[in-house]
Amino acid sequence: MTLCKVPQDTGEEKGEANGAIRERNERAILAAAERIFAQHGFRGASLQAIAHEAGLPKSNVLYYMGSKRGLYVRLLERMMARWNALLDDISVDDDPAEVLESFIRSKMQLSRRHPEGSRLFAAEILGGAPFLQDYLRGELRDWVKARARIFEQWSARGLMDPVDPVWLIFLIWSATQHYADFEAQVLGITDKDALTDSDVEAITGFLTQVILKGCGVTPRQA
Amino acid sequence: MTLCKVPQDTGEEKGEANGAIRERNERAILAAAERIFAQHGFRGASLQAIAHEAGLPKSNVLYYMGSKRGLYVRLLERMMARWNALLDDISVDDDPAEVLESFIRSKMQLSRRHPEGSRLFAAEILGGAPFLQDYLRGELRDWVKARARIFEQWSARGLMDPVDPVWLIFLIWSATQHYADFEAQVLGITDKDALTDSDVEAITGFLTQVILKGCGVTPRQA
DNA sequence: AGATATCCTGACCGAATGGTCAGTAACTTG
DNA sequence: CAAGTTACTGACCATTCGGTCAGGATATCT
Repeated sequence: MTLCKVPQDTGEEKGEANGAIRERNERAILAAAERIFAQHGFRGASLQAIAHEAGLPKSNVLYYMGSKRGLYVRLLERMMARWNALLDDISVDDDPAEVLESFIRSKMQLSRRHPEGSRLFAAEILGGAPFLQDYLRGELRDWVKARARIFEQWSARGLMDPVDPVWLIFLIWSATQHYADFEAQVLGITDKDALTDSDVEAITGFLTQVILKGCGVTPRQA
Repeated sequence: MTLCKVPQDTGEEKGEANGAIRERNERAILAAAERIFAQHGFRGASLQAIAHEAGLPKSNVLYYMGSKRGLYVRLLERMMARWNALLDDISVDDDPAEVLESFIRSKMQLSRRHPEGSRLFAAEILGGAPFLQDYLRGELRDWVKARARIFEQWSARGLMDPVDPVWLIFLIWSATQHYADFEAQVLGITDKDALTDSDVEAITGFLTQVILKGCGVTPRQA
């Protein structure tokens, strides 16, 4: 198994060596749009608000991005790319504890590193995933199926309890994503201004401990 | 401990015995608005769309609800009331397994019975909870604190592992809410049109099993 | 039946929406 | 420096937004 690498986000989206100005402005627009779309969803976000957030006139946003729709799908694609970057292959011979822990940890890091992107994705799904149907029913479904098969084999080998692998994946997704998507709730209840790195580390440890034990996976080396 | 009762939703919001027409139309509008707000968030939803969904002219919606804002907060309040209805008191002397299972089960039922309300709430939190700050930092925080204290005492008595009680509550919330909020993702990946009652029952059992075991809670009678 | 309160809605309002475009400014390269 | 590309933007457009209102339709009650 190749360890999940959460790549340092260099920001280099695509080559496009030319156009330093274009690069800088596009980056500003994308960052601003991610925040606004995450906060208000596709329909609720306005180009005016995005432009203001980016510190540019509205016309300039359209000059670079063409249309609201185009900007939105570009953001979704960027987030899916980040996601795909940590979807590594695993095999039946890997250690379940190691795989599950690295799964939880990398997913947690992704949500933490890109909270707005995470919320953008959540808003898209909440609204019925109008732009992501194909991705869900295609790539992502296949990936889940492949993982599920391996979990089942682990169960058969007695390396973990015979739990439904798909629901286990959903459990991990929901638990990790929660801290980005419901950040306002988490902060409001815990009375904090932000989650610190050590908070996140503690939560990751908690989730790893509970989920592994809950599935009957013996930590480290079977 | 009083078992969590998920009340049959009779729909009787408040008395208002008079005005049968008003009652009927308000109900239709609230149901329609819940769908639209859940799908598009507060800003993204339009009164036109809500009116169309309810089969009424836009003016009629405003006649009954006064304003978009008022309609929205009324829906939020209705959802919080449903939520509060299953926030029962527990004591240190209750059986942890029983409490946790009933907690998971009733939360799951709430999300299933009111998926649009659940998504409406999720969208509100996603957008930074502009209308629910007070609720989160008040009532809900107190409720979480009270529960957390009891979980800690259980841990001290050796009835469960010494896990952080607040993160345990968040884990249960996220895992149960996921099936309503991310329904589009769940259905897309599992290739289903809808989750059946037996699906939900199986998921509830799965979550109960994993979470209880993961926290070192021995099922049924310590 | 008549009076009264409730119900209903098309027309309208100013503001904001996503998007176009013509024209200008600023770089880059020969 | 001149030509050419890229960057920029204010003015404008049709449409939709939340909300108002006058006035008619309908129900309810004595």
